[in-house]
Amino acid sequence: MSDEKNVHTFTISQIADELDISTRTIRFYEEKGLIKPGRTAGNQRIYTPRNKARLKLILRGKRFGFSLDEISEMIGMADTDMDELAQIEKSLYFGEAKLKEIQDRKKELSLLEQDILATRKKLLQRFRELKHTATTNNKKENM
Amino acid sequence: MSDEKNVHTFTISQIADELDISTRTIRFYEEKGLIKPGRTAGNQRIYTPRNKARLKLILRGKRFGFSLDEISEMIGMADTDMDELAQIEKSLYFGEAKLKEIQDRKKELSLLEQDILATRKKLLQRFRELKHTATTNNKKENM
DNA sequence: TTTATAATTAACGTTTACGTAAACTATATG
DNA sequence: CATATAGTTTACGTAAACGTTAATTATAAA
Repeated sequence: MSDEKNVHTFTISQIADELDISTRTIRFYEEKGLIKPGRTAGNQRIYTPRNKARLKLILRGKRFGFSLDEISEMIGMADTDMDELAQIEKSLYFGEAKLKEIQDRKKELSLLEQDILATRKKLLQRFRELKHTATTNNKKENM
Repeated sequence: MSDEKNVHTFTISQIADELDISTRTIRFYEEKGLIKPGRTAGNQRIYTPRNKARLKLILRGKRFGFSLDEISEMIGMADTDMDELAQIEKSLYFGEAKLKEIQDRKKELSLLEQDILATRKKLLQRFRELKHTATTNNKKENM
């Protein structure tokens, strides 16, 4: 009994189902160098939990409007040569920048929230005006 | 002296400069029904501060990955017939949904932040390892 | 009033992020 | 082992969100 890859792995469709994306999407991310799953003897992709976590991270970035290019800068290209100092320094540098962006987005998120609340307030105001008019008219009609 | 439109207005390129977008983008948003500026006698677009504010709102939504279609649902189509109860109710309904989304995004934003911080930690770890190795090697070489 | 800028419409082009179909191979199952 | 099911590559298709001419008209400046 060798302990070779004892971690349970997943097929592409298992991942797709779980993350609610298409297999095409997963392969597309691989094409772009964002993930790098292993292969079976028969050349089929196998995903480790680590691969899955990375995909989740990518999807999280997407939900914030980051482009795939930005995301790859953010989390680093597929673990190809993550071992050179220069590469690491670059990633660190980018990470800092992205952290700042996230701070900004947090602020903007609040602004957006305020905008929506303000809009809602106006709408409710208008809504009541209209209802009042309608009520008034109804009363007239009922007299 | 009539008080006709005493508010200072802007040309399309003034708006473009100020909001740092292209005139094409502004016209495109108009095509999609998101804004509805006035026109001069010579058929050129004129933007009121209100129009400008609306554009800012659109851009804010964009920064959060909302599509233009979603944004138009969010802030209501160009003030054409914003006066029917049904329309207002729909907008209110959407507003609530979007507020919830914003709550979710706030949470995810923190998660993304944590991910980046975790990545940074690992990178720094690896960084130090490499530097140590380099130092060790140098010491050997210098002996 | 001429002329340099700026704006308008129309239409085709481009990038991103996948969708979809075809032709083929691997794997699972009765 | 036959065959249904799942996975692979290749390649063309597509929607969204503008970019980029081009041809024409307005407006501002000298």
